[in-house]
Amino acid sequence: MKSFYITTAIDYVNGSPHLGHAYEKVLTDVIARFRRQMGDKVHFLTGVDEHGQKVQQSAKVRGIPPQQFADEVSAEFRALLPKLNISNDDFIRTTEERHKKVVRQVLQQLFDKGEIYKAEYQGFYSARQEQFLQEKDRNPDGSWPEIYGEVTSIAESNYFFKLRGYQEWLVQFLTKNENFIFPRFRQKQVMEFLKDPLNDLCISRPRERLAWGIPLPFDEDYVTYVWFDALINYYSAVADQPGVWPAAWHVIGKDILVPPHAVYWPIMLHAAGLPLPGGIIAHGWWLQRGAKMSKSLGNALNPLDLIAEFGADAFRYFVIREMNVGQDSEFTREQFLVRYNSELANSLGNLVNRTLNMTARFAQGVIPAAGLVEDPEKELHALWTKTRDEFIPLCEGFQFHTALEHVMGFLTATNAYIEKRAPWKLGKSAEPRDQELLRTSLATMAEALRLGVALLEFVMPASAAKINGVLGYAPGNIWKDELAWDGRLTGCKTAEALVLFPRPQPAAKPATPS
RNA sequence: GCCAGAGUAGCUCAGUGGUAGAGCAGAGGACUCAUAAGCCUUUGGUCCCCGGUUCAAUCCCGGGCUCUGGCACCA
Repeated sequence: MKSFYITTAIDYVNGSPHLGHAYEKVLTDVIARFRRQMGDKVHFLTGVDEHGQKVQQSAKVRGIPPQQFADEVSAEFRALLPKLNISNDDFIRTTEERHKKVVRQVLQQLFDKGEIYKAEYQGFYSARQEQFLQEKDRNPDGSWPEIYGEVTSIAESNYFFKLRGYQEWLVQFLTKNENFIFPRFRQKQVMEFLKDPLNDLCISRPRERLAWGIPLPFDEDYVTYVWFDALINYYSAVADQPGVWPAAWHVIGKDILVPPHAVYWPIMLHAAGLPLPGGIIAHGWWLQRGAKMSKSLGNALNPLDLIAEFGADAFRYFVIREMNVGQDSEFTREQFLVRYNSELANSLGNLVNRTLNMTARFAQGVIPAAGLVEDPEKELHALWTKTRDEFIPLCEGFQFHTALEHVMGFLTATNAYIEKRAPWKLGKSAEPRDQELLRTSLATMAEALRLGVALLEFVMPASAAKINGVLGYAPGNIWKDELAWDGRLTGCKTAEALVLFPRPQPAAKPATPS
């Protein structure tokens, strides 16, 4: 069995989870579930980043220890996972001993190799904000903004990691592995970034300035800062599990691609003599009217509200159906409702409902065998074959939105097939041929529904289980075996009709100016 | 400023060197198993602008405009 290790970024616990966090979990989960059904041995990691200055400050404001603060916010992130039906195998917190141990090991190893050195750093420091400032933090007239208070030029000794020496190696690596970063155009941005010389990376903070971190193993007066702490989680979580590392993919937001994941991380691994991951998927942002969704803009839409209202599957379906992985997308309640109503309620939900109704009414709730294969059946069979054959390559290329579009096309064709056969008319006829056609059409629509659902399962696992249940069907363990059009539903006893995706409101008629 | 991505029907987007497509929304129709759902038909477009190459450009080249993102030891 092929090993497939996949990770999300770890979330920084200085704020509550929002839509972007939820999307990244769902996207990674969809990939993980897809690989599992393809037969891979999947290991799926997510987690939280708990160290650092902001956590220390926030805890101080609340008058509680940083660990307690981290515990509280981490619990929020962790609670999100079951609500989204995320199938992660592990959850890592950077304050866990297993993580700290590996971080210190890697640091010590690099220090022993001479990859880390101590040097004096000269910069402008804001005592009020407890941070060094950049040139770009200045006002246009050269002064420092009021929020920084008094700014002084000070010198501080810190430890640096020798990034610069690996720049040429990284350029060559990326040139040879042109699919390392998905989508491909982002890799070009990395190459562009690497045209300028790299500076070595400052990886420490004096403990008196930042106590909430992992002490350097070779100098306990310092803690390691940000990237050696955060990035190593991907490795530390599985360091004691042979055969898992390297990761197949790291799924991250585009904001942390360059430089941390595309530059620091490969170089850190290479310098430490560890294998590199298969690649990095950088997804886009959810926007509202073109602006990034964020709390400060007051436009943050709480995904938990939508999940509570419509269920995890509807949320999962929307984000995967709507967003082309790597690009940005709009997220509004209106757009969510359009997809929900037209695709989940009207196309899929109604198909489930009418199939169950007709099977109950015209076949006493037992799915009959298909006796005939004429043009309408042949056309639907052919569309199924096409849909199925295109589906897997699309998913392998992360084109989930297109894959789902095709599945919807197949469900629409199934609805059209039902209109063509009109079982409600056949049911009124006693002619043997009409009765045969009735059985055939009932069997065909049920089979088409079963197959369509098999393709939706990794996006909407709960709904898929429910639909299989009301069809009286229990899928086997091997997903690919489920994709054959055959008569396996014959004799299955269906449940009473149900409304799977209730419409929240009657179709709104927008006022049309006359 | 530099680099990257993008500008196509009301909306979201696909697409090709030969005067453009899908879904949704809108309009009309026949039906009734069904969640006022489903099905059939259908109205919408100077394919950002200006030049150039070509028999022919929305798609190729040059210039311009607009939007979005990145530009390091700040998540």
